[in-house]
Amino acid sequence: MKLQFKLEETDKKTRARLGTITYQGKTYETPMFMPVGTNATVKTLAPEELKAMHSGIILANTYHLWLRPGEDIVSAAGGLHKFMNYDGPILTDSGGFQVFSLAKPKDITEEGVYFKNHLNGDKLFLTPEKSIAIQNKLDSDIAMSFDECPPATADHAYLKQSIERTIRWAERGKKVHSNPNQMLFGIVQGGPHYDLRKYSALETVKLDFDGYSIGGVANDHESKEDMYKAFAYSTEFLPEDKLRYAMGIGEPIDIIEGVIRGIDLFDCVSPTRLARHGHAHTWHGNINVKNNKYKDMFKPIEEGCNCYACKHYTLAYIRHLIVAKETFGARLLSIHNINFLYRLMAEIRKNIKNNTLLEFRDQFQEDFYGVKNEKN
RNA sequence: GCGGAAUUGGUGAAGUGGUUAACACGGUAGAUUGUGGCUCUAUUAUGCGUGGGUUCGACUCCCACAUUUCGCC
Repeated sequence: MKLQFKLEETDKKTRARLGTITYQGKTYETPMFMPVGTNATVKTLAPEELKAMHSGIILANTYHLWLRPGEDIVSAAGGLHKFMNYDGPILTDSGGFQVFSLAKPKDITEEGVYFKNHLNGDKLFLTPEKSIAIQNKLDSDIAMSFDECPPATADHAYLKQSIERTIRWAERGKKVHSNPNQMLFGIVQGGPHYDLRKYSALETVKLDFDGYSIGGVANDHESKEDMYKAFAYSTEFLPEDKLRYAMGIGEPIDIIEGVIRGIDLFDCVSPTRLARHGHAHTWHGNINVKNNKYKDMFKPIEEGCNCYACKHYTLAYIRHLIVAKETFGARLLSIHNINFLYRLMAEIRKNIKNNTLLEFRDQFQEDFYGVKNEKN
């Protein structure tokens, strides 16, 4: 049975939305943050640890699972849920981002994309049909269309022809999509340009997907302003009753600004990657746990935090683990950071309910970044 | 006791009689947004075992001493 989305409430002052996702008899609230588990595992964490934090959707990656262990193995295991022992909803990325990160522009053709296998250097070819077929077999709950993810600062002419091709790819993918229990999302591109986002959104909506993603953001050191434009210019043309997902967005302030512009779903590698590099989110900004000043700090990462790491371990101990490159340190910080983003989402939802989202944004900006939000 | 070799930062070390002593690791900071547990950036010895001497100028040459190490008795 397909995952169900219901729009519950729309904020009066902003475009923010409250919604519910129903899946396998359980209900999850949106806006939601989705941790990334590229290789069918949220790095260092057991599914039980995620569920203890009331996790919702998690991500896996088509490209990586295609190469290893291969979609047939996952299928033989009974699908991604059984293979990785996660019974919550799972979303798979299409491999489109790997077009951006691993292929050269000249290797992108109308038919598909040539990749260099990052594991052994083999030449690979991925098409929209292939990406959807792999995702059908992986049996995720939400599949992504195969798109090109051009840099946000690419020129208008390049973006235009890229979008047109991405729309043709979306149509081709939809045509072969054959898993009745799986949603399929289209992806809106167009950099920070109003006309391109509008065109991309309207054309993608015409194809009638189960939900819509906003891609091509936070991939080119573009300005925050351009990123937020990309959000707003996309959601303006998307249907109210469908999920909207900003791909790859995970910096706390960007999530809040995305929600304000009508986005429901966010995913990012940042909580787990920052954890592996020794950084922790706190309500007063990110801290670098490796800093010498924490070596004898026998207190939790953040007082009052309800996560497993903060309830049982001190900053001094976690610092020691990170400095000694012990994986338990990365695990504790991953738990803390994901839990932080889950708490952030809960705060966002609460403030939408209370009609105080903009005030929350300003206060958060001040607390987290130590700077008052400059209002223009 | 005699003879040889060595002595450069937290570590391993390169180096030349002449501006700011290479490089690597480590340390200290920073970066990281649809994940290659990768990586990148900045910074880190006012000093070359100690004391003399030669020289315009010594970490580099000479002498003594100390320490380490190898060989011989």
